[in-house]
Amino acid sequence: MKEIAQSCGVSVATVSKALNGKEDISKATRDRILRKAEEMGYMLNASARALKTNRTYSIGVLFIDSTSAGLAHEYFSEILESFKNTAEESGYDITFISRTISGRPSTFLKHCEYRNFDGVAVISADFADPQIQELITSDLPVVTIDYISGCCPAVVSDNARGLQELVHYAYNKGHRRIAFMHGELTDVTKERMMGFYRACRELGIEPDPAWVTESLYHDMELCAERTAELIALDNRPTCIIFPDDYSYLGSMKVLQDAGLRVPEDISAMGYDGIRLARVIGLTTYRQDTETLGRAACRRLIEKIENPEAMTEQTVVMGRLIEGNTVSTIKVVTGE
Amino acid sequence: MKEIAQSCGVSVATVSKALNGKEDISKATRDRILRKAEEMGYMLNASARALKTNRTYSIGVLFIDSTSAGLAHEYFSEILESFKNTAEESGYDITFISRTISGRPSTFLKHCEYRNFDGVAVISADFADPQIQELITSDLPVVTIDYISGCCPAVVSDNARGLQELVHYAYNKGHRRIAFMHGELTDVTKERMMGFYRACRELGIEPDPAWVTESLYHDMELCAERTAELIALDNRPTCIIFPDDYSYLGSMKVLQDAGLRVPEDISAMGYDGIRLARVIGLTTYRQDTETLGRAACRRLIEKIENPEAMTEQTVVMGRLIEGNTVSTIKVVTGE
DNA sequence: ACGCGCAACGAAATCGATTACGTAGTTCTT
DNA sequence: AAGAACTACGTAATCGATTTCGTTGCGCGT
Repeated sequence: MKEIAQSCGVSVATVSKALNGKEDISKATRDRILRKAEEMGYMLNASARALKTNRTYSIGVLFIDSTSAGLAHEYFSEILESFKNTAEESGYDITFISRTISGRPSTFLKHCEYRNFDGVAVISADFADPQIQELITSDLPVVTIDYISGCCPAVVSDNARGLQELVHYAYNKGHRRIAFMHGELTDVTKERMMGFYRACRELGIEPDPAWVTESLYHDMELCAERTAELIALDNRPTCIIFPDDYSYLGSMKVLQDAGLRVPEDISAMGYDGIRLARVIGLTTYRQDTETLGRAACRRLIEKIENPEAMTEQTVVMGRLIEGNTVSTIKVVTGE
Repeated sequence: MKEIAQSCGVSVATVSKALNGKEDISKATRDRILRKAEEMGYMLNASARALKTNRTYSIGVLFIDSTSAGLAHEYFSEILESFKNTAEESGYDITFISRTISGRPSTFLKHCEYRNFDGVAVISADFADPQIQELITSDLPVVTIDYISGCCPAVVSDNARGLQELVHYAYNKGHRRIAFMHGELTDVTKERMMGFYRACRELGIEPDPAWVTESLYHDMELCAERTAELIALDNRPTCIIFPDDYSYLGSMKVLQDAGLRVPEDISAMGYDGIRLARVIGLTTYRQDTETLGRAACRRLIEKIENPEAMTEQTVVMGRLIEGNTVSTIKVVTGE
């Protein structure tokens, strides 16, 4: 900037104003400065600007996953991708949050303070972790995804409704013995269980407790085990709702080995609606990751630009995707 | 820092030295300062430090994917995850590179200069893009993954060997009519084709040109089409190598509809070795994403800390994973 | 001719840290 | 005891931009 100032015969202050499009400058000199800056290949310095303005235009993203898979879940990576694109449009860059500062151990919050993030998004994390609690209850603008903390804006998927729709769908196809294999007991899972039981009540069916079983999200091996248990039951369910699309894949071999064809002998439904599900024709409930990521980013930026704003929460609707893994059963009246 | 200095009765310079563990300070005052800093909840400011030292300890990552899937490929997200972890250990944070600066369009290179990244990693990108060429030929330390540019260190998977191994494996199982459906013609693909043809030469088999066909990576629909074409051939291959594990999934339905069982009627092999492949028992070649990400990060940091260093290239070996999708065929001697 | 208002620009402080260099005090030499 | 050699610390410049608060010059009304 100094060089530009010299070679244009003005002060650095003037250059700064020209570059930032302030009013306080004549069109002639502005053009001169901009042209000069261009031809000198000038690039302003984010650190200096941040130091002075106390704004970095960068957002920290926390993407810790207890199952170690990290970014590997399509659900999360899709949300991240959408979040990233939205942030980009609004002029923010995104950086991963870690527990380290220049190589030595620290806390999430310290790391954010060190980097001066304007805001923070927390996704899919282990919200029981005290460090995460410290982070989301801090003064920084924070948005949480799939978790409602009360103290910061949250964006959540319509988990209860999702399960409700799946159950209704199966019911309408004639199913009465519907099993629900759920993931580990997170808030998301609890929502889904609520949806499941609510739908059952609405429809007047009572699930055998043995049909509601716990697995882990994205754990194909465990899901295979649970599936084996389910189909070994005397009152075997006619339809299984799996924790997610991936899990269903884990069960496929088990079903096949047991001589059960899908959907002729047993029906199956997934959750998430990853690309794969569409290809193999799995009936599932698609979570709208694109909207989730975008909404989360919007909420966060609102919070950044207006910290006093209400900390509302946003529910993003998904939709059922009909495949061919649920059969139509004739309902025997009077049963 | 000023506050600490005041309340400890020393100058800010002394505080800085204490905080950075310089020698030029007595143990007594250092301890006093560190204790004070701790109790005041002091956190040093990355922007100020960066401004002064010209080092940000952050790396830019370029993850553009022509197929729009972005992070959604397990292969890429695994590499990213590993890269991220390695960077973290070494004290670097990672930020996504975009084409925008504070919301207005720009170039990748400009964005990196603006953010003062210490280095840049380019993965899976469309290397034909002039902006990417500009970036990797710039003065910044750059590492490329799965692409060899000559001007910067590169980390690549052993694509040629991977295909070679797959062909040998099939051959040893008795297969002589081996088809290779490859992805779009990138450098990676060319390597794989080389490996394929080399293996055929080594083994003295000559693939029908119709067996070598082009699809797209991760495009299940297109793969399904290509598969249909392959199995409609008069001299149908006995084994198909698919562009990747995902693609194989796309073909499953086609094979099934044609009444072809895997592996009894036709054999199949994938590429990548994603989790899913292991579960469904697909024989495939696993790329070592963990090592790829780690090696890339290491190379980059070496380059950052010693820009004059040789720009070597690193090849990361994968390994064949035996599933149950390749049958054993009795070889008719004299054929 | 005088004063007023406005447009255009500059001087200098500021953000928070780092560091070359200077200085005072202490210990060691011979 | 005088100078050398350290030790421990402070001064002040510096990084690159932003911003406040002037100042200057000019046109215009009366």
